[in-house]
Amino acid sequence: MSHTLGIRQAQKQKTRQALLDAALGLLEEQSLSSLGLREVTRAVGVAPTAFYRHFRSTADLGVSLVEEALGSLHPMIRTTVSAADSSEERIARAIELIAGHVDAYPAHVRFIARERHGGVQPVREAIRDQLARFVKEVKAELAKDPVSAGWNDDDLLMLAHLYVDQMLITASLFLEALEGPREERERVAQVATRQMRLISIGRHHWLD
Amino acid sequence: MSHTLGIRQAQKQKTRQALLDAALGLLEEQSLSSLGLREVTRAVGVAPTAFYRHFRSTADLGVSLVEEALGSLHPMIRTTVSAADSSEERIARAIELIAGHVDAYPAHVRFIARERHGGVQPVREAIRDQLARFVKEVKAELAKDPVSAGWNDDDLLMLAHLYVDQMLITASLFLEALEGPREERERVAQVATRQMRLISIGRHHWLD
DNA sequence: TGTACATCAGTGAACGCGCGTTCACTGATGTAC
DNA sequence: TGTACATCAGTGAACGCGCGTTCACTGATGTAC
Repeated sequence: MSHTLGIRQAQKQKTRQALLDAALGLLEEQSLSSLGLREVTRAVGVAPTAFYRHFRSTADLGVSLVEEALGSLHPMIRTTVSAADSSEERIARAIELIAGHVDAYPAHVRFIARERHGGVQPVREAIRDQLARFVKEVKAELAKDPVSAGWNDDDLLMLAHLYVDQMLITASLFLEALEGPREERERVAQVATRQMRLISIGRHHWLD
Repeated sequence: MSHTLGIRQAQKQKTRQALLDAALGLLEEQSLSSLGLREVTRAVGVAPTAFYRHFRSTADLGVSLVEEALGSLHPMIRTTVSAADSSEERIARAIELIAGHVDAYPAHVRFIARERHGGVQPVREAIRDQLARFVKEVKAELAKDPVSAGWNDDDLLMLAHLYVDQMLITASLFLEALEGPREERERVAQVATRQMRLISIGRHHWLD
Protein backbone atom coordinates (compact mmCIF):
# COMPACT_ATOMS: atom_id res chain seq x y z
CA MET A 1 0.00 0.00 0.00
CA SER A 2 1.02 3.62 -0.52
CA HIS A 3 2.69 5.70 2.11
CA THR A 4 0.18 7.29 4.49
CA LEU A 5 0.82 10.62 6.17
CA GLY A 6 0.72 10.71 9.92
CA ILE A 7 -2.39 12.16 11.53
CA ARG A 8 -0.51 15.36 12.32
CA GLN A 9 0.79 15.84 8.76
CA ALA A 10 -2.61 15.06 7.28
CA GLN A 11 -4.35 17.62 9.50
CA LYS A 12 -1.72 20.21 8.71
CA GLN A 13 -2.19 19.72 4.95
CA LYS A 14 -5.94 19.99 5.41
CA THR A 15 -5.63 23.34 7.20
CA ARG A 16 -3.16 24.57 4.60
CA GLN A 17 -5.55 23.67 1.80
CA ALA A 18 -8.41 25.36 3.66
CA LEU A 19 -6.33 28.55 3.83
CA LEU A 20 -5.58 28.37 0.10
CA ASP A 21 -9.25 27.74 -0.73
CA ALA A 22 -10.47 30.56 1.51
CA ALA A 23 -7.92 32.97 0.03
CA LEU A 24 -8.95 32.05 -3.50
CA GLY A 25 -12.56 32.77 -2.58
CA LEU A 26 -11.74 36.13 -1.04
CA LEU A 27 -9.66 37.05 -4.09
CA GLU A 28 -12.71 37.00 -6.34
CA GLU A 29 -13.49 40.50 -5.15
CA GLN A 30 -10.08 42.00 -4.40
CA SER A 31 -6.41 41.81 -5.30
CA LEU A 32 -3.78 39.86 -3.43
CA SER A 33 -2.05 43.09 -2.39
CA SER A 34 -5.06 43.99 -0.25
CA LEU A 35 -5.78 40.50 1.07
CA GLY A 36 -5.36 40.35 4.84
CA LEU A 37 -3.96 37.40 6.76
CA ARG A 38 -6.73 37.80 9.32
CA GLU A 39 -9.42 37.73 6.64
CA VAL A 40 -8.16 34.37 5.49
CA THR A 41 -7.89 32.76 8.92
CA ARG A 42 -11.31 34.16 9.87
CA ALA A 43 -12.84 32.52 6.78
CA VAL A 44 -11.27 29.19 7.71
CA GLY A 45 -12.07 29.42 11.41
CA VAL A 46 -8.57 29.24 12.86
CA ALA A 47 -6.59 31.73 14.92
CA PRO A 48 -4.66 34.40 12.97
CA THR A 49 -1.41 33.05 14.30
CA ALA A 50 -2.08 29.65 12.74
CA PHE A 51 -1.42 31.28 9.38
CA TYR A 52 2.31 31.43 10.15
CA ARG A 53 2.52 27.66 10.52
CA HIS A 54 1.88 27.46 6.76
CA PHE A 55 2.95 30.69 5.06
CA ARG A 56 5.34 33.54 5.76
CA SER A 57 2.93 36.09 4.32
CA THR A 58 -0.01 36.48 1.97
CA ALA A 59 2.52 36.97 -0.84
CA ASP A 60 3.92 33.54 -0.02
CA LEU A 61 0.42 32.07 -0.07
CA GLY A 62 -0.06 33.73 -3.46
CA VAL A 63 2.97 31.96 -4.87
CA SER A 64 1.48 28.65 -3.71
CA LEU A 65 -1.78 29.56 -5.44
CA VAL A 66 0.13 30.12 -8.68
CA GLU A 67 1.56 26.63 -8.44
CA GLU A 68 -1.91 25.24 -7.71
CA ALA A 69 -3.50 27.14 -10.60
CA LEU A 70 -0.90 26.54 -13.28
CA GLY A 71 1.30 23.67 -12.14
CA SER A 72 -1.00 20.90 -13.28
CA LEU A 73 -1.87 22.59 -16.55
CA HIS A 74 1.26 21.73 -18.50
CA PRO A 75 0.12 18.38 -19.91
CA MET A 76 -3.18 19.91 -20.98
CA ILE A 77 -1.46 22.81 -22.75
CA ARG A 78 0.89 20.48 -24.58
CA THR A 79 -1.80 18.26 -26.00
CA THR A 80 -4.03 21.23 -26.83
CA VAL A 81 -1.37 22.96 -28.86
CA SER A 82 -0.09 19.89 -30.63
CA ALA A 83 -3.64 19.57 -31.92
CA ALA A 84 -4.38 23.27 -32.19
CA ASP A 85 -3.49 23.87 -35.79
CA SER A 86 -4.55 22.52 -39.16
CA SER A 87 -8.18 21.46 -39.11
CA GLU A 88 -11.19 23.50 -38.09
CA GLU A 89 -12.31 20.69 -35.84
CA ARG A 90 -9.09 20.83 -33.86
CA ILE A 91 -9.44 24.56 -33.22
CA ALA A 92 -12.96 23.99 -31.95
CA ARG A 93 -11.71 21.32 -29.56
CA ALA A 94 -9.05 23.64 -28.18
CA ILE A 95 -11.59 26.42 -27.57
CA GLU A 96 -13.91 23.97 -25.84
CA LEU A 97 -11.06 22.78 -23.67
CA ILE A 98 -10.36 26.34 -22.54
CA ALA A 99 -14.06 27.01 -21.92
CA GLY A 100 -14.30 23.80 -19.89
CA HIS A 101 -11.31 24.73 -17.77
CA VAL A 102 -12.76 28.16 -17.01
CA ASP A 103 -16.05 26.51 -16.03
CA ALA A 104 -14.28 24.06 -13.74
CA TYR A 105 -11.79 26.47 -12.12
CA PRO A 106 -13.10 30.03 -12.51
CA ALA A 107 -11.44 31.32 -9.34
CA HIS A 108 -8.02 30.01 -10.40
CA VAL A 109 -8.34 31.60 -13.82
CA ARG A 110 -9.42 34.91 -12.30
CA PHE A 111 -6.53 34.80 -9.87
CA ILE A 112 -3.96 34.33 -12.63
CA ALA A 113 -5.49 37.03 -14.86
CA ARG A 114 -5.61 39.43 -11.92
CA GLU A 115 -2.18 38.82 -10.44
CA ARG A 116 -0.26 38.42 -13.69
CA HIS A 117 0.18 42.17 -13.70
CA GLY A 118 -0.80 42.65 -10.06
CA GLY A 119 0.91 44.49 -7.24
CA VAL A 120 2.80 41.61 -5.62
CA GLN A 121 6.19 41.06 -7.20
CA PRO A 122 6.96 37.45 -6.13
CA VAL A 123 3.56 36.37 -7.44
CA ARG A 124 4.04 38.18 -10.75
CA GLU A 125 7.37 36.43 -11.09
CA ALA A 126 5.91 33.02 -10.27
CA ILE A 127 3.25 33.50 -12.95
CA ARG A 128 5.79 34.80 -15.44
CA ASP A 129 7.95 31.72 -14.83
CA GLN A 130 5.04 29.33 -15.33
CA LEU A 131 3.99 31.12 -18.52
CA ALA A 132 7.58 31.01 -19.77
CA ARG A 133 7.46 27.24 -19.25
CA PHE A 134 4.22 27.09 -21.25
CA VAL A 135 5.82 29.05 -24.07
CA LYS A 136 8.81 26.73 -24.06
CA GLU A 137 6.62 23.63 -24.15
CA VAL A 138 4.35 25.00 -26.84
CA LYS A 139 7.40 25.89 -28.89
CA ALA A 140 8.67 22.31 -28.55
CA GLU A 141 5.31 20.95 -29.71
CA LEU A 142 5.21 23.34 -32.66
CA ALA A 143 8.71 22.31 -33.68
CA LYS A 144 7.48 18.72 -34.10
CA ASP A 145 4.64 19.76 -36.39
CA PRO A 146 5.27 19.29 -40.15
CA VAL A 147 3.71 22.72 -40.75
CA SER A 148 6.72 24.23 -38.97
CA ALA A 149 9.26 22.73 -41.37
CA GLY A 150 11.82 25.38 -42.29
CA TRP A 151 10.90 27.69 -39.40
CA ASN A 152 13.74 29.19 -37.41
CA ASP A 153 13.90 29.40 -33.64
CA ASP A 154 12.74 33.01 -33.36
CA ASP A 155 9.71 32.35 -35.52
CA LEU A 156 8.72 29.33 -33.43
CA LEU A 157 9.11 31.39 -30.25
CA MET A 158 7.00 34.19 -31.67
CA LEU A 159 4.20 31.78 -32.55
CA ALA A 160 4.41 30.02 -29.19
CA HIS A 161 4.00 33.37 -27.43
CA LEU A 162 1.08 34.22 -29.66
CA TYR A 163 -0.69 30.97 -28.80
CA VAL A 164 -0.11 31.26 -25.05
CA ASP A 165 -1.29 34.88 -24.96
CA GLN A 166 -4.27 33.97 -27.08
CA MET A 167 -5.24 31.21 -24.65
CA LEU A 168 -5.03 33.59 -21.69
CA ILE A 169 -7.10 36.23 -23.44
CA THR A 170 -9.72 33.68 -24.40
CA ALA A 171 -9.81 32.23 -20.88
CA SER A 172 -10.27 35.70 -19.42
CA LEU A 173 -13.10 36.47 -21.85
CA PHE A 174 -14.87 33.21 -21.01
CA LEU A 175 -14.52 34.15 -17.35
CA GLU A 176 -16.26 37.48 -17.88
CA ALA A 177 -18.95 35.70 -19.88
CA LEU A 178 -19.66 33.33 -16.96
CA GLU A 179 -21.74 36.01 -15.30
CA GLY A 180 -23.52 37.03 -18.49
CA PRO A 181 -26.15 35.27 -20.60
CA ARG A 182 -25.51 32.09 -22.53
CA GLU A 183 -25.23 33.94 -25.84
CA GLU A 184 -22.28 35.96 -24.50
CA ARG A 185 -20.37 32.75 -24.00
CA GLU A 186 -21.01 31.72 -27.58
CA ARG A 187 -19.96 35.13 -28.89
CA VAL A 188 -16.63 34.71 -27.10
CA ALA A 189 -16.21 31.22 -28.55
CA GLN A 190 -17.01 32.51 -32.01
CA VAL A 191 -14.52 35.39 -31.87
CA ALA A 192 -11.80 33.18 -30.37
CA THR A 193 -12.37 30.55 -33.06
CA ARG A 194 -12.01 33.08 -35.85
CA GLN A 195 -8.86 34.49 -34.31
CA MET A 196 -7.33 31.04 -34.06
CA ARG A 197 -8.34 30.47 -37.65
CA LEU A 198 -6.63 33.69 -38.79
CA ILE A 199 -3.47 32.79 -36.88
CA SER A 200 -3.57 29.33 -38.42
CA ILE A 201 -3.86 30.84 -41.89
CA GLY A 202 -0.96 33.18 -41.18
CA ARG A 203 1.04 30.21 -39.97
CA HIS A 204 0.48 28.20 -43.15
CA HIS A 205 1.55 31.10 -45.38
CA TRP A 206 4.46 32.24 -43.17
CA LEU A 207 7.17 31.01 -45.53
CA ASP A 208 5.43 32.03 -48.77
CA MET B 1 -8.49 85.56 -25.04
CA SER B 2 -9.52 82.18 -23.71
CA HIS B 3 -11.52 81.76 -20.56
CA THR B 4 -9.32 81.77 -17.46
CA LEU B 5 -10.26 79.80 -14.38
CA GLY B 6 -10.62 81.68 -11.14
CA ILE B 7 -7.78 81.39 -8.63
CA ARG B 8 -9.85 79.04 -6.52
CA GLN B 9 -10.72 76.71 -9.41
CA ALA B 10 -7.13 76.72 -10.65
CA GLN B 11 -5.77 75.77 -7.24
CA LYS B 12 -8.38 73.04 -6.87
CA GLN B 13 -7.46 71.52 -10.20
CA LYS B 14 -3.80 71.68 -9.25
CA THR B 15 -4.43 69.75 -6.02
CA ARG B 16 -6.61 67.25 -7.84
CA GLN B 17 -3.86 66.62 -10.38
CA ALA B 18 -1.31 66.28 -7.58
CA LEU B 19 -3.51 63.59 -6.01
CA LEU B 20 -3.78 61.74 -9.33
CA ASP B 21 -0.02 61.95 -9.92
CA ALA B 22 0.82 60.80 -6.40
CA ALA B 23 -1.61 57.89 -6.68
CA LEU B 24 -0.12 56.84 -10.01
CA GLY B 25 3.32 56.85 -8.42
CA LEU B 26 2.21 54.77 -5.45
CA LEU B 27 0.48 52.31 -7.78
CA GLU B 28 3.76 51.27 -9.35
CA GLU B 29 4.28 48.96 -6.39
CA GLN B 30 0.77 47.96 -5.38
CA SER B 31 -2.77 47.50 -6.69
CA LEU B 32 -5.54 50.05 -6.47
CA SER B 33 -7.50 47.81 -4.10
CA SER B 34 -4.80 48.28 -1.47
CA LEU B 35 -4.13 51.96 -2.11
CA GLY B 36 -5.00 54.06 0.94
CA LEU B 37 -6.50 57.52 0.82
CA ARG B 38 -4.08 58.62 3.54
CA GLU B 39 -1.10 57.36 1.57
CA VAL B 40 -2.10 59.57 -1.33
CA THR B 41 -2.72 62.74 0.68
CA ARG B 42 0.51 62.17 2.63
CA ALA B 43 2.45 61.98 -0.63
CA VAL B 44 0.90 65.25 -1.81
CA GLY B 45 1.24 67.02 1.53
CA VAL B 46 -2.41 67.81 2.23
CA ALA B 47 -4.69 66.70 5.04
CA PRO B 48 -6.48 63.34 4.56
CA THR B 49 -9.81 65.08 4.58
CA ALA B 50 -8.85 67.17 1.55
CA PHE B 51 -9.16 63.99 -0.50
CA TYR B 52 -12.95 64.14 -0.23
CA ARG B 53 -13.07 67.53 -1.93
CA HIS B 54 -11.96 65.73 -5.13
CA PHE B 55 -12.93 62.06 -4.99
CA ARG B 56 -15.49 59.95 -3.19
CA SER B 57 -13.00 57.10 -2.74
CA THR B 58 -9.81 55.63 -4.17
CA ALA B 59 -11.99 53.66 -6.60
CA ASP B 60 -13.37 56.96 -7.86
CA LEU B 61 -9.84 58.30 -8.26
CA GLY B 62 -9.01 55.11 -10.19
CA VAL B 63 -11.78 55.78 -12.66
CA SER B 64 -10.34 59.25 -13.25
CA LEU B 65 -6.92 57.68 -13.84
CA VAL B 66 -8.44 55.42 -16.49
CA GLU B 67 -9.76 58.47 -18.29
CA GLU B 68 -6.37 60.16 -18.00
CA ALA B 69 -4.50 57.07 -19.24
CA LEU B 70 -6.74 56.06 -22.13
CA GLY B 71 -8.97 59.02 -22.95
CA SER B 72 -6.44 60.86 -25.09
CA LEU B 73 -5.24 57.72 -26.84
CA HIS B 74 -8.07 57.32 -29.33
CA PRO B 75 -6.65 59.46 -32.15
CA MET B 76 -3.30 57.70 -31.83
CA ILE B 77 -4.88 54.24 -32.00
CA ARG B 78 -6.92 55.17 -35.03
CA THR B 79 -3.98 56.39 -37.07
CA THR B 80 -1.79 53.52 -35.94
CA VAL B 81 -4.24 50.88 -37.06
CA SER B 82 -5.19 52.51 -40.32
CA ALA B 83 -1.48 52.24 -41.15
CA ALA B 84 -0.86 48.98 -39.33
CA ASP B 85 -1.29 46.52 -42.13
CA SER B 86 0.20 45.89 -45.54
CA SER B 87 3.85 46.94 -45.63
CA GLU B 88 6.63 45.91 -43.31
CA GLU B 89 7.53 49.53 -42.78
CA ARG B 90 4.09 50.31 -41.43
CA ILE B 91 4.25 47.50 -38.89
CA ALA B 92 7.61 48.79 -37.69
CA ARG B 93 6.16 52.26 -37.26
CA ALA B 94 3.25 50.91 -35.19
CA ILE B 95 5.62 48.99 -32.90
CA GLU B 96 7.79 52.08 -32.46
CA LEU B 97 4.73 54.11 -31.61
CA ILE B 98 3.79 51.66 -28.86
CA ALA B 99 7.35 51.57 -27.54
CA GLY B 100 7.45 55.37 -27.50
CA HIS B 101 4.19 55.59 -25.59
CA VAL B 102 5.43 53.14 -22.97
CA ASP B 103 8.62 55.18 -22.62
CA ALA B 104 6.66 58.39 -22.20
CA TYR B 105 3.92 57.12 -19.86
CA PRO B 106 5.14 53.94 -18.16
CA ALA B 107 3.07 54.47 -15.01
CA HIS B 108 -0.14 54.90 -17.00
CA VAL B 109 0.54 51.74 -19.01
CA ARG B 110 1.31 49.79 -15.85
CA PHE B 111 -1.86 51.06 -14.21
CA ILE B 112 -4.04 49.91 -17.11
CA ALA B 113 -2.34 46.50 -17.36
CA ARG B 114 -2.67 46.02 -13.60
CA GLU B 115 -6.23 47.19 -13.10
CA ARG B 116 -7.73 45.74 -16.29
CA HIS B 117 -8.29 42.54 -14.37
CA GLY B 118 -7.79 44.09 -10.94
CA GLY B 119 -9.88 43.96 -7.80
CA VAL B 120 -11.86 47.18 -8.19
CA GLN B 121 -15.02 46.72 -10.22
CA PRO B 122 -15.78 50.32 -11.32
CA VAL B 123 -12.20 50.66 -12.58
CA ARG B 124 -12.35 47.35 -14.46
CA GLU B 125 -15.56 48.56 -16.07
CA ALA B 126 -14.07 51.93 -17.01
CA ILE B 127 -11.13 50.19 -18.68
CA ARG B 128 -13.39 47.69 -20.39
CA ASP B 129 -15.51 50.54 -21.77
CA GLN B 130 -12.48 52.41 -23.11
CA LEU B 131 -11.10 49.25 -24.72
CA ALA B 132 -14.50 48.55 -26.25
CA ARG B 133 -14.33 52.04 -27.80
CA PHE B 134 -10.87 51.22 -29.17
CA VAL B 135 -12.17 48.00 -30.69
CA LYS B 136 -15.06 49.87 -32.27
CA GLU B 137 -12.76 52.53 -33.72
CA VAL B 138 -10.23 50.03 -34.98
CA LYS B 139 -13.04 48.09 -36.62
CA ALA B 140 -14.22 51.26 -38.36
CA GLU B 141 -10.68 51.92 -39.66
CA LEU B 142 -10.31 48.33 -40.84
CA ALA B 143 -13.63 48.54 -42.69
CA LYS B 144 -12.24 51.41 -44.79
CA ASP B 145 -9.17 49.43 -45.83
CA PRO B 146 -9.31 47.82 -49.30
CA VAL B 147 -7.81 44.64 -47.79
CA SER B 148 -11.07 44.19 -45.87
CA ALA B 149 -13.24 44.13 -49.00
CA GLY B 150 -15.75 41.31 -48.68
CA TRP B 151 -15.27 40.90 -44.92
CA ASN B 152 -18.40 40.57 -42.82
CA ASP B 153 -19.03 42.38 -39.55
CA ASP B 154 -18.04 39.50 -37.27
CA ASP B 155 -14.74 39.02 -39.07
CA LEU B 156 -13.91 42.72 -38.77
CA LEU B 157 -14.76 42.62 -35.08
CA MET B 158 -12.59 39.57 -34.52
CA LEU B 159 -9.62 41.26 -36.19
CA ALA B 160 -10.17 44.53 -34.32
CA HIS B 161 -10.10 42.61 -31.01
CA LEU B 162 -6.96 40.83 -32.08
CA TYR B 163 -5.20 44.10 -32.86
CA VAL B 164 -6.24 45.81 -29.61
CA ASP B 165 -5.21 42.81 -27.50
CA GLN B 166 -1.96 42.58 -29.38
CA MET B 167 -1.21 46.24 -28.69
CA LEU B 168 -1.86 45.79 -24.97
CA ILE B 169 0.32 42.68 -24.79
CA THR B 170 3.12 44.44 -26.64
CA ALA B 171 2.84 47.53 -24.43
CA SER B 172 2.98 45.38 -21.31
CA LEU B 173 6.07 43.54 -22.60
CA PHE B 174 7.83 46.82 -23.39
CA LEU B 175 7.01 47.94 -19.87
CA GLU B 176 8.68 44.89 -18.34
CA ALA B 177 11.65 45.46 -20.63
CA LEU B 178 12.09 49.03 -19.35
CA GLU B 179 13.84 47.70 -16.27
CA GLY B 180 15.98 45.23 -18.20
CA PRO B 181 18.90 45.71 -20.59
CA ARG B 182 18.61 47.37 -23.98
CA GLU B 183 18.68 44.03 -25.81
CA GLU B 184 15.53 42.93 -23.95
CA ARG B 185 13.67 45.83 -25.48
CA GLU B 186 14.78 44.84 -28.96
CA ARG B 187 13.79 41.22 -28.37
CA VAL B 188 10.28 42.40 -27.51
CA ALA B 189 10.15 44.58 -30.61
CA GLN B 190 11.33 41.68 -32.75
CA VAL B 191 8.75 39.22 -31.42
CA ALA B 192 5.94 41.80 -31.67
CA THR B 193 6.93 42.63 -35.24
CA ARG B 194 6.83 39.00 -36.29
CA GLN B 195 3.47 38.49 -34.63
CA MET B 196 2.02 41.52 -36.44
CA ARG B 197 3.50 40.12 -39.65
CA LEU B 198 1.83 36.74 -39.10
CA ILE B 199 -1.51 38.39 -38.35
CA SER B 200 -1.10 40.52 -41.46
CA ILE B 201 -0.44 37.42 -43.56
CA GLY B 202 -3.49 35.71 -42.08
CA ARG B 203 -5.51 38.80 -42.88
CA HIS B 204 -4.50 38.85 -46.53
CA HIS B 205 -5.39 35.18 -47.01
CA TRP B 206 -8.59 35.28 -44.90
CA LEU B 207 -10.93 34.99 -47.86
CA ASP B 208 -8.85 32.48 -49.85
C1' DT C 1 -13.42 101.48 -5.98
C1' DG C 2 -14.97 99.84 -1.52
C1' DT C 3 -17.74 97.16 1.60
C1' DA C 4 -20.38 93.35 3.39
C1' DC C 5 -21.61 88.82 2.88
C1' DA C 6 -21.34 84.00 0.69
C1' DT C 7 -18.70 80.27 -0.87
C1' DC C 8 -15.82 76.46 -0.31
C1' DA C 9 -10.87 74.10 -0.55
C1' DG C 10 -8.24 72.67 2.84
C1' DT C 11 -7.55 71.92 8.22
C1' DG C 12 -6.92 69.28 12.48
C1' DA C 13 -8.80 66.76 16.24
C1' DA C 14 -11.19 62.80 17.31
C1' DC C 15 -13.47 58.21 16.78
C1' DG C 16 -13.69 53.28 16.61
C1' DC C 17 -11.69 49.46 14.15
C1' DG C 18 -8.99 45.82 12.14
C1' DC C 19 -4.46 45.05 10.97
C1' DG C 20 0.31 42.12 11.34
C1' DT C 21 3.22 40.30 14.60
C1' DT C 22 5.15 38.63 19.33
C1' DC C 23 4.90 35.45 22.85
C1' DA C 24 4.25 31.89 26.13
C1' DC C 25 0.88 28.27 26.16
C1' DT C 26 -1.63 23.65 25.44
C1' DG C 27 -2.55 19.21 24.31
C1' DA C 28 -2.73 15.74 20.73
C1' DT C 29 0.53 13.12 18.07
C1' DG C 30 4.99 10.95 17.42
C1' DT C 31 9.04 8.35 19.07
C1' DA C 32 12.44 5.79 21.91
C1' DC C 33 12.97 2.12 24.84
C1' DT D 1 2.10 -3.33 25.13
C1' DG D 2 3.22 0.46 28.20
C1' DT D 3 5.68 4.46 29.74
C1' DA D 4 8.21 8.76 29.55
C1' DC D 5 9.65 12.40 26.88
C1' DA D 6 9.81 15.35 22.45
C1' DT D 7 7.52 17.60 18.84
C1' DC D 8 4.74 21.02 16.94
C1' DA D 9 -0.07 22.71 14.89
C1' DG D 10 -3.03 25.63 16.67
C1' DT D 11 -4.34 29.10 20.69
C1' DG D 12 -5.42 33.55 22.81
C1' DA D 13 -3.93 37.74 24.88
C1' DA D 14 -1.54 41.74 24.00
C1' DC D 15 0.96 45.44 21.43
C1' DG D 16 1.35 49.53 18.69
C1' DC D 17 -0.18 51.42 14.37
C1' DG D 18 -2.46 53.34 10.40
C1' DC D 19 -6.80 53.22 8.47
C1' DG D 20 -11.46 55.75 6.64
C1' DT D 21 -14.69 58.91 8.07
C1' DT D 22 -17.14 62.74 10.92
C1' DC D 23 -17.22 67.32 12.23
C1' DA D 24 -16.86 72.09 13.18
C1' DC D 25 -13.42 75.29 11.75
C1' DT D 26 -10.65 78.93 9.01
C1' DG D 27 -9.44 82.14 5.84
C1' DA D 28 -8.68 83.19 1.00
C1' DT D 29 -11.50 83.89 -3.01
C1' DG D 30 -15.79 85.24 -5.26
C1' DT D 31 -19.92 88.16 -5.72
C1' DA D 32 -23.55 91.69 -5.11
C1' DC D 33 -24.35 96.34 -4.66
